[in-house]
Amino acid sequence: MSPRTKKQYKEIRKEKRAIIMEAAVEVFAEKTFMGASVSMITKKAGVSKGLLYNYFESKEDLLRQIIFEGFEEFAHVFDPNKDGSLTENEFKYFIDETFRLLQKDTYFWKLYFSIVMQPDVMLLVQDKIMEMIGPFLQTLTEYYEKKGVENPMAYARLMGSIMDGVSMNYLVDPEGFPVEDIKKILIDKFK
Amino acid sequence: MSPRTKKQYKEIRKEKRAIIMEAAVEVFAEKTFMGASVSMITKKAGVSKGLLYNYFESKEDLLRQIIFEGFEEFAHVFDPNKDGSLTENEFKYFIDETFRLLQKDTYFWKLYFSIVMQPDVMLLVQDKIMEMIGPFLQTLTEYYEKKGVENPMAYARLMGSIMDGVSMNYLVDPEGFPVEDIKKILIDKFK
Amino acid sequence: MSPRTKKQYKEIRKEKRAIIMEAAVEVFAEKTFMGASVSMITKKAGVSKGLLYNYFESKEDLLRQIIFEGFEEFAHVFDPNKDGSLTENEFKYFIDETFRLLQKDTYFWKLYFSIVMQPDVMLLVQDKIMEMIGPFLQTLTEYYEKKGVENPMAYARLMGSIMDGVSMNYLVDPEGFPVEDIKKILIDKFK
Amino acid sequence: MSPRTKKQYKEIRKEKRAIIMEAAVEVFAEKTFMGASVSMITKKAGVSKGLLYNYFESKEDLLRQIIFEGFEEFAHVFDPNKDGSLTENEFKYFIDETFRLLQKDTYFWKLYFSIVMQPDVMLLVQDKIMEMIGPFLQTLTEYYEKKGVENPMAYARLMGSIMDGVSMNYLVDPEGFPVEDIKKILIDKFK
DNA sequence: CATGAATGAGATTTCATTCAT
DNA sequence: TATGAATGAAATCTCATTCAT
Repeated sequence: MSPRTKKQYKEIRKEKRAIIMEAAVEVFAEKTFMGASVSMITKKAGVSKGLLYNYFESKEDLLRQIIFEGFEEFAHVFDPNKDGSLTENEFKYFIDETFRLLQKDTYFWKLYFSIVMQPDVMLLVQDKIMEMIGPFLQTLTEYYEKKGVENPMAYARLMGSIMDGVSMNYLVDPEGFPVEDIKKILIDKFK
Repeated sequence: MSPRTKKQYKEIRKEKRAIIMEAAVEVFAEKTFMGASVSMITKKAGVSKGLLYNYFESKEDLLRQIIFEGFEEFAHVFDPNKDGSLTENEFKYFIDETFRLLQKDTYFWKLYFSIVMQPDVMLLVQDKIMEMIGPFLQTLTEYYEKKGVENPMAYARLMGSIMDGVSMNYLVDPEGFPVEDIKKILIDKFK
Repeated sequence: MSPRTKKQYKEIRKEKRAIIMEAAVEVFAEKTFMGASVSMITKKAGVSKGLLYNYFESKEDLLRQIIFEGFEEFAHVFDPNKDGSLTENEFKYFIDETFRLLQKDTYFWKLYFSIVMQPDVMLLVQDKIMEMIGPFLQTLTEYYEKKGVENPMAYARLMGSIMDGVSMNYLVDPEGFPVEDIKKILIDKFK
Repeated sequence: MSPRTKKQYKEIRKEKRAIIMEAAVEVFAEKTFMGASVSMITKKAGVSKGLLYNYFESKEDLLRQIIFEGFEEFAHVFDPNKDGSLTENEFKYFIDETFRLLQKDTYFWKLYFSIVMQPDVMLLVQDKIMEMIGPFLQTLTEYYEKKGVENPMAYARLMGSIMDGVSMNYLVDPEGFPVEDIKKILIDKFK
């Protein structure tokens, strides 16, 4: 298939489905999945309630599709070569990119982290998330293996946890969070 | 027959209150604050719905009291000397104690982390949480100041974020999380 | 039976039953029968909820007893001779006494007028109230008969209605109500 | 199929709103505001409980709207010239119209008088009611001023009170109330 | 494709009343 | 006689979802 032109993309985004999803990410992020009502979303999207159910089977389905599409983009950031291996430069790039995405897709990541600790909701998207995180940890583990650390798996798990914690704290208080300093420390200690 | 003494009533209230709160922590942790219904809680506690309101003004009040009392204990763990200053040994102790508490009060900490990313809910307990985290970061900052690092505040913020991320990942998958290895790495790199 | 001494009366009033009834009149007057909760009443009375049910079968019974005893006193005011006939002087006295009672037993009369338009609640006390109002209208009718007006029954009904309306308006805004002027007009026009 | 037009929706809303309000006036009048439940109202209106909240923000809002719209009509009856001044003929017309409205909108006026002595409920509609009664008393005062009575304000207050009392007694027992005779006496004594 | 009125289950909360002590 | 913890029915209100148009 030939790649879509920019104009086509813009049209797709402007589609009702995209409009609803964009509104939903915001409302979900601000109110959480359970706290957000379908009415809030359709009101923000400027469409009728009925229309939402033309595009999505349910509120849960809407969440699922948001998470699925959101993670697609993230997949391209980490290990862009797709060769499953990581250079030291790519490691730095990964940290930079993480913060860039947090900034760009703030609502999405707020939503993501609001879901992580909610077993019932997490269940809806767990498969997709595991699908992302598995290779991510795998690649990190290999990275630390190559560096010759004693327990590369623990390093990888720790690094993943750190990025979670750092992301959350950044999202909660972006102004007060010393991003650049922390990036430097992380690269210094974990590259 | 003469009524129960004041002391007897007090005892009854203390015990029932504890029973309800214990049930509530579990249900909140599993379903989140918004997803948990008062019915679920009272059913698990084995009391009538009405009784909950004899002990707590509202569902929100119940949450607040759980968070307040849960944090009181945590306050004693970090910087046990209460002198606002931290030795290297105390730093290690703090990391050990963190995991001990995560294990002991799993439900409470699951609840806590499920709240952090929910602005509306966070609002209910923000004051108490800030009251805890402020001094915590302050002490950590001074710790890194004394160690002579370049930007102690960033170190402290990072360390706080790391403990958040590590705790969350541990809570989601306690079996698979390499606690001991990670403790070692953390102490090695951040003590 | 010999009349009770003052001390005995005081003791009776101080009895729990009286204490509860006094608290109840206030709360009923301020919150209406349906809006007042048993808890409010017992709290104001400084007794336990259980005790109320020692003295009164139900909230409804409590209201009934309040209304019954309240009207006993009123019975003595109107037509104090009990001869069923009214002089012009007694008519004036009746109007004076009405306002005196409104002032003395404000809560009771507020309660009374809050009940009048509530069929369900009125049902509880209707018998007693009819028992009072019947003779009252009868006496008034005879009064106007003797004065030779064309339709004495209508005069009596009107006079009763007027006293209702005047009482209500006085109770709602005692400060702003021109009591003395209105008394004068009433006596002038209807004596 | 294409959705209904805006106009069609507006029509539906207008009609359903009226149906609910009519049911509500009846139930409020019979049970009082506090004694009436939303269930009773929606059952009588033949709609679901949820629908009421599509049209009114709350039970209180429903009451407010009923009172507001009910008083609008009354405003046209009294002083129909809107010139703030009253002729003797208009005075008679006003008394006639009062009874006509009591007959036509019995439920509404029962509701109104059931509210007057309930401070908590009165609060909800006080503004609107004051807005009506203020000018009413003002006009009456001027009327009696022009007639040269000694204390026109007292006359006005009395006349207002009388209409309250008469209306209440008529509403409680319309059959037994000698309307025509009483009208005559009132006009005779207070025109 | 699009609307929004309508439903009904379920949420939080209140409260008259009971009862063990 | 007196207490207040406890109950359960019912109240107000919310909201995901359906459906006639």
